[in-house]
Amino acid sequence: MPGSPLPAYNPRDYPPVAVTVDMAVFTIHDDTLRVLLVERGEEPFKGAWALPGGFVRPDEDLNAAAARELREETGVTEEDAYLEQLRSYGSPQRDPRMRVITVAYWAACPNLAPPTGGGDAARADLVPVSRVEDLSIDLAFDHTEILGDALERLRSKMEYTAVGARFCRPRFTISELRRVYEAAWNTTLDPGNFQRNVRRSSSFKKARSGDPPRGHRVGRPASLWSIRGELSSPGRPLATRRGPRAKNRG
Amino acid sequence: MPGSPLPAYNPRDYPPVAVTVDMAVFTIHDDTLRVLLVERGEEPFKGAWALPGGFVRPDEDLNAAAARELREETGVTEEDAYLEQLRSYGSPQRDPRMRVITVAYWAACPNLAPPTGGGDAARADLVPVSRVEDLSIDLAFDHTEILGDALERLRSKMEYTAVGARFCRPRFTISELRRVYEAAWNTTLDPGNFQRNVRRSSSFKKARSGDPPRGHRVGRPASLWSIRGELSSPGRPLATRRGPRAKNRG
DNA sequence: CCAAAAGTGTTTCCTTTACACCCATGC
DNA sequence: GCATGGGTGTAAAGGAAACACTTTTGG
Repeated sequence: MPGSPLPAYNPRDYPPVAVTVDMAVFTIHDDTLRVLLVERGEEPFKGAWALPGGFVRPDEDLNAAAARELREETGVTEEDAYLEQLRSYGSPQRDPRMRVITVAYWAACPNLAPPTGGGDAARADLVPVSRVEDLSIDLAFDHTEILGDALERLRSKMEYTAVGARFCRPRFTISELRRVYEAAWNTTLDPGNFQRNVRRSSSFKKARSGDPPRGHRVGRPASLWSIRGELSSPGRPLATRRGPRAKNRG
Repeated sequence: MPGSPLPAYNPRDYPPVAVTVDMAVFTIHDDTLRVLLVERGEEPFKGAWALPGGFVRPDEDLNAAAARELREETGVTEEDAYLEQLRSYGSPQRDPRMRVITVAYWAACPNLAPPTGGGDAARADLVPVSRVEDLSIDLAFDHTEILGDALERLRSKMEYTAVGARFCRPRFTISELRRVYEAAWNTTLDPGNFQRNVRRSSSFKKARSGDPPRGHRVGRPASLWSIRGELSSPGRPLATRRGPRAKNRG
């Protein structure tokens, strides 16, 4: 029973709608999962932290707008990061100035450098996500909700894909990757089991070691690994996500 | 290193953007997973099949627009169906008339009646999804891609949540639910194991049988079940999705 | 030699799978 | 009784978790 014969709704007769892209850029720094936040320079929410974002240009695909936004905010290009659409948020009251519908994205970036306030540019910082999750930081607009959804997606996607490796440099050791998982899930993982799972997984391949692993200090040197193929493919889990695990080793 | 000091981009200086909701409404009829399609009455793609959709009104939340669209197209209200946002699609060329960004939704509806062309209204039909998946039907715009993404989400979500039960009436038997899974995944499942998994799952509860299961003809009468609580919670899998399984029982 | 991290082996436990079998009803 | 679908039992196979143990390096 298809719809009532409604008088044609013409969007040009109504107030304009703006479409923006808001982005949660994640990175791992100091063994801590962090997100890039910018301080708002104008009302509304002047002075509050917000996710970076901007308008979708008339000629741009949504993914292109997100990639441009990522590049503008971090200097990181699309190839160096993982970028994925999350979902859209469009409550009529989410921006008091006009109707804004935002398409949220999230990104996983290898070791971003902390911005260290570039001077006249808007203040930006890499904030530990725990500070937002425990509500000690309140984000502008509905960005707390967006960040929560992005975190859930990131953590769950790490379970069945190789996306965690996008937080590492192109060549990485298995324990570097393990520390990524431990930071993102806030847990500790058995090194032996994790080792085996990475080696068994079809998502990784051993790299012919040329450059030695940077930052190696003591112990047997680790072999280097890289991502094989597309990381969307859902292989075996590298580890299973649980509640924070008690540390049970020295 | 936050962005270049760009000249403020003002969306009001540019051609308008329209935001629509397009929806894949799934149901199961004749033990076949089907999707509601409407025939386009005007250019572009006049005469082609398309997903139902419409503009988001100025005062509407995205979810509200999707719920309204569902009600207009099927008469089904939000409580009787499962409705979830999929993601947004916004290629600049996806509609030749103007820039249209669409927020895609999908819905799981209990036994919809086939529309049987209501006369003057636009033609609509419940089409087996296999007809789109094997490309014997080509959808308008990018709706083939949207439907593919929606199918992937539906099938994967059925694995860990109780969403499959939303294809059944409020009270259902375990084998009715099993036939839903078999239709959606195009496979056969072991009745005994499926039985056990439903009973073990915390997502279902046995209903005090009042009304006998409709359509029962022969064999031991089945008990009736209903959904317990929110079905987003990811419990044990009711079955694991594999490729089409060989029928191995009479 | 010792410390430390990389990497392997092994045991235990739990889940899944296949399938045999019993139960309750209509005819 | 017997056909039919509902529902339970169970043994074998597979995978995950815990942890002991070996390997390879620097000092």
